[in-house]
Amino acid sequence: MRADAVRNREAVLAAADRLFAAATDPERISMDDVAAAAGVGKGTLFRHFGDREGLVRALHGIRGDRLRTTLAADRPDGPPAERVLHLLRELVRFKRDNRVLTLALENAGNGSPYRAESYEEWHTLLAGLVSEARGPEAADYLAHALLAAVRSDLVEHLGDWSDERWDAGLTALTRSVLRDMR
Amino acid sequence: MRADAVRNREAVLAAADRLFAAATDPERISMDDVAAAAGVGKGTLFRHFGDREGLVRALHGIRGDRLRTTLAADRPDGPPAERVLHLLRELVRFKRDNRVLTLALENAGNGSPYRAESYEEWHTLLAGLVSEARGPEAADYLAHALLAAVRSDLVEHLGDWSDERWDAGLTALTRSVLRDMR
DNA sequence: GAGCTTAGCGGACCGTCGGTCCGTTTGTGG
DNA sequence: CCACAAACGGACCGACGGTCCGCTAAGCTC
Repeated sequence: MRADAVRNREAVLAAADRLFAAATDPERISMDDVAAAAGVGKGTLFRHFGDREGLVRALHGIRGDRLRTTLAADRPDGPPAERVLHLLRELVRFKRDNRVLTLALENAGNGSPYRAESYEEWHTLLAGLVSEARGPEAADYLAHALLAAVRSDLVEHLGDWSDERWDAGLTALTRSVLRDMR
Repeated sequence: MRADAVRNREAVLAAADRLFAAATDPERISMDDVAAAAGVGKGTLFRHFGDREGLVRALHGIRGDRLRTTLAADRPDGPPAERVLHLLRELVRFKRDNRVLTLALENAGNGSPYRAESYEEWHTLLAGLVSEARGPEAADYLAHALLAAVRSDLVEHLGDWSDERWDAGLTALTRSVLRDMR
């Protein structure tokens, strides 16, 4: 990979990250804006990331790594319910901290949330925990339901909820769903 | 209201309904398409419905009325859990029957699912039932979570699930969440 | 039924956006 | 240092949502 290519790629990511962090509405950030902010031509932008979604995915991937790191760092070893609750809490925190970016990712249209690489990952993890807690029956769907309960636009809709309120909600949901009822 | 205005409004709704019913991707239906299919000028289209979202909302409203009627017709009088399950089942059925239209409504961007008039309605109803079943604590959030579990793009994502599989999932979720744990 | 008023019409037009194309520049291996 | 390909960048394109305004005809008045 040529040196300038690397440099430009980095510049684009940095600029885009800055723009998404500062914006209030993902749709207000055009690809031209990103290119301009990165001091790069539009062609370069599209050659590196394919299309808008590609760029957003790349950004999300980077931020997501930090989340995964955080999560790996202090993973609670308690019962499944505790681990699920912990994960959901972190997901909500992540989506609040990266509002515009996650909105851009999950609202790109055409079932976009489900096309993110990370979705599969969280879903598998959750399904396992659910299964561990209450048996395999419907664990798959319940994992989807849990993830749906922390979707970025719901987080957005409940914008001004305090941490406590979120916590109460997530706790109630998790405990309910993960309670063994076999 | 002038006669031709009424006629045109009707023509647009009919044409749009037809188009949405036939399409596989909401984004492939442009406002020009709708106007052309209705045999009407674009200006007329926008004067009647304001913008794209207005049109989709109008359509959804009409279809939604049928759903409400269905729901009012055979409402089960059992315990809250049964009533919630019934509602969720019907919502899923509705979203499968009106795939493209509900996708258009819920994917219009900017938290669109939460801006539909009907959302508030279902949420209030569910929150009441949840509260009745397990007390007011977090009932609000749990109702949101239940609705998130039947969001149109999740339904879409799980596209080929059989009725039985959906039923198992919804049953598990509903029973879990509505179980009194006070 | 004629005439007048105005609600309603329609389609040319506009700005924006995602994405492409291609002539030009620039990094790099030999 | 040269040659050549890789990378660049911005003019360009087609599509789309939405607006504007000159024209049409609906419907009221007398």
